[in-house]
Formats: sequence, structure tokens, C-alpha cells
Amino acid sequence: MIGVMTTASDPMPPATDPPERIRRVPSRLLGLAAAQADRLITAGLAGAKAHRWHYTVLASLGDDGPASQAGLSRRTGIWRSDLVAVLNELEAGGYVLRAPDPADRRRNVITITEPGRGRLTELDTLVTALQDRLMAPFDAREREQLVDLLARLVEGFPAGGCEQ
Amino acid sequence: MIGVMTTASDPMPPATDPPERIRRVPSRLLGLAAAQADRLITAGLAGAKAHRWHYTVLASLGDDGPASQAGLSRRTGIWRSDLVAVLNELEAGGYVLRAPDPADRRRNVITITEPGRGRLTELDTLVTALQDRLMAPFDAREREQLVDLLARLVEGFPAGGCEQ
DNA sequence: CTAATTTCAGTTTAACTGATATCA
DNA sequence: CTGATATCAGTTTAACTGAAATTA
Repeated sequence: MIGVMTTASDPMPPATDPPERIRRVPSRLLGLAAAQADRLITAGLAGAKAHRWHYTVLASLGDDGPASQAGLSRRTGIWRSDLVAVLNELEAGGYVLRAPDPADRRRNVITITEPGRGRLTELDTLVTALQDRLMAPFDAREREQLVDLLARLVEGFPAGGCEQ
Repeated sequence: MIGVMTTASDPMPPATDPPERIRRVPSRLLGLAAAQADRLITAGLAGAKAHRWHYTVLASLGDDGPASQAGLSRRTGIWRSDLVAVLNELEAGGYVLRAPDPADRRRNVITITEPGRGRLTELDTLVTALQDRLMAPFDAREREQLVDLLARLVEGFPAGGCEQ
């Protein structure tokens, strides 16, 4: 390992000592908390060679049954265009089946396979553990409180956009 | 207005009817809530031809005094490389002064101007109103609860990254 | 020499848009 | 014809990386 060793000091993910008037602004805290959560979950799923969208799709198929791609998009909030690649990957892994719908030949019927159910269980365990790490600072009552408040906040704005 | 009018049906920001097991996952709710907040704040600030980062920087300068760019980066959590453009814009608007530091010629000293203070007040009023819209579903006690929980969540993970 | 600063130029990634071919 | 579907190709944007030039 020789390399150039120019400065190498800087990457420096900037920490925060924000002005008082900003510190407790809800949108800021939501952004920071969501970013933290995202890092944690994304990194955890990456360790299992998975993606948030894979988990979401498998969960939807496993819990609510087969669907067309557009139906899956509506159920999960993942864009139809983005679903194509996700389903390619899940299909390649043998986790879902993608068959033309005989009743409507525009559609594919996507079905979870047995290996897919196994994968879902595995990812579900992982995600639960990750959520637990995320919620580590809170006791059970506080966790419920936070989830309730966030759910109400999200309900208040129907059909937001994506963001798993 | 003639246009081609091909299909025009589809843009379709996907709504959500997620599987039960996903509905109350904290990281998902955080992501959705943060996205909502982000849209609201970004759109609101855009209406005043401003950016979240402009507000953050003006607030830091107004509340905690002048700073070098690296210092500002540390204070606000905005990357030094991204600060350059933000300060260019604020400087062009006459909201900040950027002067070489006589004590350390590597540095620029960034100072808020009087017009900058006016702008900060204006943006502050706007942001407060937007937060109020965001928190509309909640009463005062619930707002405090949510902010407290989020603050503790964020504290638990020191030096996360950016995300205003 | 190492280390900090400003700046620029570039990458990565999720989210999103638009259009095409196919079929109801 | 309109409208839904699967797919592809592309844009936008914040977040992030790397490095050069300058000065401590």
C-alpha cells in the first residue's frame, strides 16, 4: 500500500451545534431522526444483501397475497418504474414468481414463493431487531407514543409520496 | 396550448396501503413524516425564494455570531463544499458579508448584515408558520412530546450526518 | 513536514418524469 | 377512442467524496 497520501484528513461528516432557535424545530428533528433510521436500516439490510424495497414487496405479497405490478405499486407506494428492477432481483433470487395474468394480458401476477416466505421471515427478524436498536433510548410506552404520534402525522397528509 | 396529449394519465404519486406488519414500523413512519415535513418546508421556503440551508446559515450567524466557513459547517452540519454555493447566494443577496480573516488568511469571516437580519426574521416567521401547519394535528402537549422524543432519538446517535 | 481552510469538480442514490408498446 | 399496464430511459436533488491551492 503506497498511495499518494495527499491530505486524507477531511472526509469529516459534519456534526451539529445548531443555533438554539433551530434545535427543536419539528421538521429538522424529523429529518435527522429519519436519516438516522435510514442509515441503520439500510446498512442492516445491506448486511443481508437486501434492500428496503425487497422487504416491503415481500411483506405485501406475503400478507396481502399476489398482485399485479401496478397493484403492488399502489399497495407499497413504490413507483411502478422502480418496481421493475426490484421484481427482477426478487425473481432472480427465486423469491417471487412473475407470470402473465390470463384474465388480463397486460398484467403480470406476482406471487411470493416458498423461498420467498423464508426470506421474508428472515428479513422480518432482521428488521425487527434493527427497529429495536433504533428505539433503544425508549421504553415500551414511549415507543408506542412515538409511533402513535408519527402515524397521526402521516395520516394527516394523505398520499404523500414514497419514502419507505 | 395545443401539445401532444399522449396519455397524460400516469404521473400518479403512489399512495400507500401497506401490509399490516409494516404500518407501524418506526423507521417507515419516520421516513414518511420526514418526507412530508420536507415537502412542506421546502415548498414554503421556495415561495419566499429561499432554501432550508439559507435559513439555517442565517440563523447560525444571527444567533451565534460570525464564523469561518468551516466553523459554520461545524455549527450547522452543512458540508463545507456545499456551503460555498449557499454563501455565494446569501452574499449576492446582501444578507452576509464574506471577508478574509486578518488573523488567519486561510479563513473567511462570514458576518450577517442588517438586511440579513431582516431576512432571517422574515424566514423565521415563515418557518414558524410552516411548522405550525405541520403540527396541526397535535395539541401543545403532544407537540412537546413529539419534539422531546425526536430530540432524544437524535441525541442517541451523535454526529449523524446532514439533513436539515 | 502535518493540518486546516476554501473551493471545485465529481459521484451516488432515491425519487420522480416521460414516453413507448401492448392490451382492455 | 380512452385508460391501464409493464418497461425503459432519463432527470433532479441532496448528500457525500476527493483533491487542488493556500496558509498555519
